[in-house]
Amino acid sequence: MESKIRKVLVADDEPDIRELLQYNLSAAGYEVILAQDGDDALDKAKKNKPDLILLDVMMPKKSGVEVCKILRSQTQFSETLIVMLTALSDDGSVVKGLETGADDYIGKPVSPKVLVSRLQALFRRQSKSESNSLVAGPIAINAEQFLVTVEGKSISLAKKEFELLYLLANKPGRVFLRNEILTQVWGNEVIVGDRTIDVHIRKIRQKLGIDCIKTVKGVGYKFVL
Amino acid sequence: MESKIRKVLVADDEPDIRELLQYNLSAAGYEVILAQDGDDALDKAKKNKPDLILLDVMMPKKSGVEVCKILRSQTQFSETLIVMLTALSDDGSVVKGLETGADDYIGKPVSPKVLVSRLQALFRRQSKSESNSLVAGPIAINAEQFLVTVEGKSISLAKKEFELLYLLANKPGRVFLRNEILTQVWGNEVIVGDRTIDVHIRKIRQKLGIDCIKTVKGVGYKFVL
DNA sequence: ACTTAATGATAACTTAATATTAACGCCTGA
DNA sequence: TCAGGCGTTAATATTAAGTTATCATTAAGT
Repeated sequence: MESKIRKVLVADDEPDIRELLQYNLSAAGYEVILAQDGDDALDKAKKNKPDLILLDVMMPKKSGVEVCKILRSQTQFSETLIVMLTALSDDGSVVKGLETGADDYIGKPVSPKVLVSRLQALFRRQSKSESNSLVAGPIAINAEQFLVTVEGKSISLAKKEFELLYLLANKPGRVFLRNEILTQVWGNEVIVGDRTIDVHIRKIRQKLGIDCIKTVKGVGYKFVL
Repeated sequence: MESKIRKVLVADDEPDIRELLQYNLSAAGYEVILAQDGDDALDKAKKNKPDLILLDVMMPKKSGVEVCKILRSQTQFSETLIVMLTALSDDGSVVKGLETGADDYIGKPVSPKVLVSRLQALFRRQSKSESNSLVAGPIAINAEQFLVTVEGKSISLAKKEFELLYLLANKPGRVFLRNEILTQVWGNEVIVGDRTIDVHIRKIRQKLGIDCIKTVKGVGYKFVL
């Protein structure tokens, strides 16, 4: 099930790198547009409306940072993914990368393989960003912040508790067999007793203070409101 | 143990919309306060001191425009972000909204996704306008000078310490996996042990003297106040 | 209502993860 | 070159998460 082809704009002043990236991104199934300096990047961004923009920090005309700022100030590009490429030798690469409002920044050198997988992760995150944080009644679950709020109040769950709740809440009403829960949360190899699940369920119920996990006796549990 | 989450006050007279917004903003990690009319909004703004106020234009008691004017006339709210929600049918509402000193206005209906990203953009812009120095409570981080001050006192951090703190502090509340931290601060190729992160975290905590980095066991670390 | 199987609750226990401390090299600036 | 800060690691302590044992309670079938 292939979705539409993603367009990636690559802005770097070094021809070698442009070529390298173009080759690898094309091979990974992206449509690639190239730009060789900051102004060129801005220009081609407007024309082609790419899904993601890879910006080298050090470029003629306008630096990647400047380009990023300009793009971000426009509503048109407020949703577009922007990734900065920074040389690690630069002092404070973290600082530079974060200041711009980019969605991610990657230190050079980077193997094409790593780069592609980082981009894929970003696209994945973006498409999930709606379901990444899910809402059911007074309960909101934010996976990014590892945070659950009930009626506005934030509640801290332990890792397993969170994973369990997240599993159930993702498909409200659906009953999860104990076996399913075990393989999903604990994995195939781990063997734990049945009571372990109960205890975690209990802790979740306790912490949330809301009766949202229903027991289906002899079968499993389900999330309902 | 209260974490520093951005508070958003939502003022709208339609229960359905209040509910919709509450759910989606909660899911995005905001703490949400609800108000159902103009007076209620003013009241709750004073009590809760939200970071951002979402005002429907058409409300009983006092209109969003009136509320906005009143808020803006008080020093307490001079810095607070105010966003007007206007029905597109209202002619000239855009003009009115902006005239009153709102930071942004959004036409209804709006998809929750778009709304959230608009708010995020506003917060981003706000924190940037304070130059590239980042302020969170008693902690101020100046990336330009590699300088951190706590309650006015300047503290000297080593480079790695600084980068690590800066990374976390830039997205308050967001959990950073140990892997993320490694690639962001140390780069793609470098391999260092897990304990290294711990030690740096410890040094930061020690030097700052404030408990602002919370560990999420089995997951990573996050910056909160 | 009785019996039984399944789950709830609690506390004791085990394990995994992180905190802490100190030590070791490395580089840098006096 | 030598002192001292920095980054890393190793070793150990501490803490929180996760698990299990036990007993109480509940629900379904008879």
